[in-house]
Amino acid sequence: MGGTTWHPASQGCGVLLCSYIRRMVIMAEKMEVEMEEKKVEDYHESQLYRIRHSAAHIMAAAVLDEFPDAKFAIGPPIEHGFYYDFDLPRPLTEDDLQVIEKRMKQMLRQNRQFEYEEISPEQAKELFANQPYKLELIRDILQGGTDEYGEKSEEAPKLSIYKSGDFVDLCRGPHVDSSNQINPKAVKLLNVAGAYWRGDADRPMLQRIYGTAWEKPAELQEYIAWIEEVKKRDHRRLVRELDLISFHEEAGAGLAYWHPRGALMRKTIEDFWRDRHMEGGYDLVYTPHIGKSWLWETSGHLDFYKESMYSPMEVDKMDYYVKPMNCPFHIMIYKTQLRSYRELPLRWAELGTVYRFEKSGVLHGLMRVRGFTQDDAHIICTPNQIEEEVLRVLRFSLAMLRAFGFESIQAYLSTRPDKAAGEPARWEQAQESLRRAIDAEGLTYEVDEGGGAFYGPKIDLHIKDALGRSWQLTTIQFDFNLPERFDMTYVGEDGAEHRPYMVHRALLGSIERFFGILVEHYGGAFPVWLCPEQARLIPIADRHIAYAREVEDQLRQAGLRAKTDASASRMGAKIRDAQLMKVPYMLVVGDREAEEGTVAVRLRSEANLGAMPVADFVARAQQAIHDRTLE
RNA sequence: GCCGACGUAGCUCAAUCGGCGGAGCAUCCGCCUUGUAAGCGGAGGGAUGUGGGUUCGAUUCCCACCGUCGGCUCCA
Repeated sequence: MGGTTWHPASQGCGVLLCSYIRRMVIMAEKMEVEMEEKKVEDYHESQLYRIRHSAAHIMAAAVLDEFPDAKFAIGPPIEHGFYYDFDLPRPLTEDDLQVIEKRMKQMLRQNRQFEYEEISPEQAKELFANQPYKLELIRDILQGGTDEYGEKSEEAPKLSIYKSGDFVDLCRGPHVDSSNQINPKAVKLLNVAGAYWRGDADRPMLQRIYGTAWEKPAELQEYIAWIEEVKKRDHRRLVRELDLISFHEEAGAGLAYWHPRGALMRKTIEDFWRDRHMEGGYDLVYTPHIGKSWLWETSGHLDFYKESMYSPMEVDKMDYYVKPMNCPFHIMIYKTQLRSYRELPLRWAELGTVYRFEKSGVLHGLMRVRGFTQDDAHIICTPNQIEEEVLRVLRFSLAMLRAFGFESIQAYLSTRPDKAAGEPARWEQAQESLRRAIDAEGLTYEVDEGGGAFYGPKIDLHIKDALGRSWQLTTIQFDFNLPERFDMTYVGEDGAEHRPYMVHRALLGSIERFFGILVEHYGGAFPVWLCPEQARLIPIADRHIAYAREVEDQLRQAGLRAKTDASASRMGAKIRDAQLMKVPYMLVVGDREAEEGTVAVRLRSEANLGAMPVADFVARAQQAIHDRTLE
């Protein structure tokens, strides 16, 4: 094994970061440190948690002032703030939010005490007689079911309330002692959104107000700046501005169109992916986009996945379905021959484009689409190959993610749910192999007991982007179901037929979503190797265009993606255009450069490197490409 | 799918109370021949998302649909 660390030089982001990227990395690190600290002291025990929880109560009090008939649901602290769900007689507007925020801040200044009190079930029911949601919570708490946060409560049922001013809420706390511990200048209401009571689509739709609260006003400002940066990096804006991808409502929601620049990046990603797979012992396959109902009946998708599949199309009086997954097709290839244990493991990879019906409300740029390309592969092996295959695929995944600049990786192991297909012994073996692989790679991980799919345990890998947000990319997933359904077998040493193990895995998830994450991670300023245009020749006057084209040609011969800006604009405008397109190298050529056979190199970080021979520039750029750095 | 908001030129946004839809950028055409983030001038560009309704008259008010956004839900 081994050989899965590609280009060790590509550690971190390099030194010549654009200033704003550097700022954001620092901020993300800071937030990460903040998160780590929170973990250490336990966010739930922290003062910040009390502040947010208490701010939620005060907000509810302010809402009650505006809407005396308001019904209250729950109002917990969350990652960067808090929310509270209400049932109100009319929809809230932006103006309402401002009024509520103002009222809330007045209340915060009133030095309201938060007083804890335990009450009897009878008192509780009387106190909240007009609050149906609270009554439901009381009932559930008494039944030892779920608590205010919808989490399972194991403690003996105990009801408590918190009073602040004349506002009383069913709550287990903790809270600040007094509202003067909350700085009104560090509190802000953010937005209103719909939310189902207890997240259940069959229950009433409530109005949720999101707010944020911090210990110091400066932290609030920092958080607002972070939100601004998130907006600035929104891939939906950037893919348009950088002329990478578009969507067309007339032609269908959730379907991405790759423009030449985006397509070039995609090709770069896919070429890299294929090359690494070939090196890594995978074989490539291609399979059709549609399949007859037999295939989906056999796989079981028509039973349990139909709501995500598009309606069938009739061909020769038979139903054909567009594929939502590639696995059944790979299995068809497997079954073309009698397989021997000697040819296992088989590792078949495909950039397979699938279509899944997603409800209109969940579509979101490239992150959630209706047609996408999975970087899929299936590993088919014998029981005693499991251990090595799992470790191998995990290492491969980590190398892949790191190659794209994601260094912070967290693993999640999901184990056998109550209802599961396949023999428990196989589950056990599979889970252990996953666990040992994670340990062998020294990853920290969390276990989601019973969180696996019914057909097998899995490892998910989440990365953290430059803004400190985490995204699930890789999934490595055992399947004990499909080999049974398709009756996959191999002939063992003993001459008898055996059932192989099958592992699905996608490393990047889908090319579309991964691309969106890359765009946001780098804010559109990609590492040089991924840039659709790596260098732009900027002739100062028209008489320099010929030399610029000559250099452009040399760069192309050297394998660089270069273009000449022969527009009528002035140099300053050309530089501005190139900056906005985040081209890493701007090569200014005028009389001096043409004379000396050089290029004046400007980086998008705004560093001006001065003139250098073309060959020197090529060497520099090739180094950056090889190292996969930003420059 | 559900709740709410939104939809005006390729992009970002104007348009008073329901009274002849504008600007900047971009595009095109000229002039300028430029040394590190926007040179100057001119022109073209719109069924105001789609379909109905109210009205003498609808970008504006009402309804439905499509799409987008903030969430919820779902996620083999």
